Amino acid sequence: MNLKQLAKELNLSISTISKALRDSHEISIATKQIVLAKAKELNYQANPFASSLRKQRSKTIAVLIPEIANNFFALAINGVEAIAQEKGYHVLIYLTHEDMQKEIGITKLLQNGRVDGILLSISSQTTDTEHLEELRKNDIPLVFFDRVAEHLDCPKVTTDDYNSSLRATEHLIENGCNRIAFLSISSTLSITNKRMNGYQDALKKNGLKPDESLLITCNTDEENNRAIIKKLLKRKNRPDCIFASVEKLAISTYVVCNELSLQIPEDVKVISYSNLRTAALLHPSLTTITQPAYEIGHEAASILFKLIEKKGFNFILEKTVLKSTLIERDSTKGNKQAFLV
Amino acid sequence: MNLKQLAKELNLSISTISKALRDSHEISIATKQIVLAKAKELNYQANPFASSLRKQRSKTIAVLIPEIANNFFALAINGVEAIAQEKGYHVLIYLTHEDMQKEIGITKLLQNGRVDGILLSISSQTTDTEHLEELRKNDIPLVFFDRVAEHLDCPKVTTDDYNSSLRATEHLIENGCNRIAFLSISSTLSITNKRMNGYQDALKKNGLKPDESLLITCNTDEENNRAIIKKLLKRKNRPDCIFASVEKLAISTYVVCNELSLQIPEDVKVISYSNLRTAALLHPSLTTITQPAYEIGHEAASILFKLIEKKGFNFILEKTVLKSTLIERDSTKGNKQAFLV
DNA sequence: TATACCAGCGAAAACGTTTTAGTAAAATTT
DNA sequence: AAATTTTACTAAAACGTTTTCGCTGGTATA
Repeated sequence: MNLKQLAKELNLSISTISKALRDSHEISIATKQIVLAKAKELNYQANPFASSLRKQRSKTIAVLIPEIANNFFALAINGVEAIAQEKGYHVLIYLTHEDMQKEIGITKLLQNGRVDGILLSISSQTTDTEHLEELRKNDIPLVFFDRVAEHLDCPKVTTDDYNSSLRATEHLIENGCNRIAFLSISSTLSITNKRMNGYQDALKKNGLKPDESLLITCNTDEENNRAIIKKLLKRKNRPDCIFASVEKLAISTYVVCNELSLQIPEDVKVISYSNLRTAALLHPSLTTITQPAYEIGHEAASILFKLIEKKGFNFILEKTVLKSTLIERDSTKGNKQAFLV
Repeated sequence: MNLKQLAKELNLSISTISKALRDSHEISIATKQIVLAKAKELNYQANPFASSLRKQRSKTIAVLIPEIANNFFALAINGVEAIAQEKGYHVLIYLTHEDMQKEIGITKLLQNGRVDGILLSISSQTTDTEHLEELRKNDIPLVFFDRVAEHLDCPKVTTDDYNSSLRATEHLIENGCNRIAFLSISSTLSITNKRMNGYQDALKKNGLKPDESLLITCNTDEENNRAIIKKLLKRKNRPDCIFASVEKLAISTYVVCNELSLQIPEDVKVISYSNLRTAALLHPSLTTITQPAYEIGHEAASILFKLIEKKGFNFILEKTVLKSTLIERDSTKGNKQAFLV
């Protein structure tokens, strides 16, 4: 069923049908009603490719993320979807699997107008941002969320990584930690840097001197990460706390502690950025810095749609910063409190 | 950059360029090389809408699922994405939020050729499948995964719900349970029925008589579910075990047990279908029936692409059944074993 | 009464591809 | 050498919209 057939049915021209369907003032109300009725009856739906081709708009956005089996990103997508649905937009998902080459490949794919805009969270292995600048050059609306490319002038939606990390570290210090190891999955990621800065400044502020050997860079291979963490926890003067800058490293830490029969929080405390729904049910319950993941996705998508709708006004350079919340649980309980339990 | 411009650059016709780019035998090798080189130089990419319009193919599939912040579905998407990427296909994600009306709306949206095929896991609130039959009528390749519409003749990829549930229930009985409550999120879902049948048959097989009052239907409202579970666990002769047919109900059960200070597994045991990565780290560790979620997505997508590629051969009615694995952990430890610990 | 205007519709171009149906020239066959 | 086929290319139609422009008959304006 297309316009031509509808036109024939109704003895009207294609253009009249088209205009009637989009409620043009050029068409009489009577005609519009007839057309609408027939279109409904015959279950007419405009061909999206013809429309997109003609209008140079896809009504589609892309979400480009490192992985999807990840509570944070899944929740973020949820936020994106909510607003996309509201706007009648479609959502394409692309996964980089933390691989820069894949990220490059996908961004190349998206240069041809398939999407009206892109939401992007950078892969941990991405060291070079030429492919992202190319998107900017081609005037494809682009909004970063969570993991951003600092120097690119695109809107960015993040959380208060520095502050939340500083606050979290102070929480650890308050609970008696003075050898806190900081775990990250990449040394180049924006979130790694900001969180590490917060951590380091908290140490300084509290008279603790940062120890380079406690800054541990893991990667995407879980087995390898567990080995790294195990080595860390087997050091003769092992850290008294592990600050995991991403959730999966906290999980690995728990597993390793189990293997080494280390008690959390007595032998080593653990804190993590995390959106784990089961954080409170872990053994012991995990103290988390929880990002408003849904809201991040929602906000990023809102900004993207602003960019899309006011194309040309690409100078929106908002940096939106949402607040994470520190949820104190047993994994960081100080010794004093622990004895009371 | 489009064919017309490329053609002008090279003093060739549009059709020559088009054919050269798709390696047609009608074009000489020399010309092809020139065209390829120029296309690369000028960073030419075919307009996907023009292509789709002309070829009546979108190179896109849709994944329609109840929710995304759900380990099972996130992993399944991962599997889908792997093969889609391999085939050069794009993946649209749509969420029904367990709402039949949304599901209907989305399926209507997908009738207009936007996608070449659909992967679908039915919403728990879906009672009527007319909208799905409509997809079939319009010859849109459709593959169900996990939550299927039993009576529709589409390929279906599921797990051995009946058997795994039977096996799990026997595991519970072996560990001393004889009043096992069965929790579901919907009474109409295919997985609910099959899992419940497995559960019931295991009871009968072992001389336990099924108790209707232990079949609990929850819904999508977590707060409400906790209330239901709390009421269940406060009964004067409360069940000695909770069999959660989906992950989120197990989590709610854990929360409620905490609130009621019920010890798992001593006071009540818990088992659940789940893809929780932290199942082993919970307090106590959760016995799970774990579905091969990634493989389900991967397999469903493979079948979908078979359908797409051999359009017309829509009589592929494969029912693929993958095996879940029972992972015994502490939450179902029998009293005997518990004493040994 | 002549002029301007407007409401309501249709014709046709345009979006960028793919593909069918050619067409010359070259190569091959008879 | 004539007839046929093959090679390498082009012109143009088609996919289904949207949108610009033009047309007609009628109404308002001067």
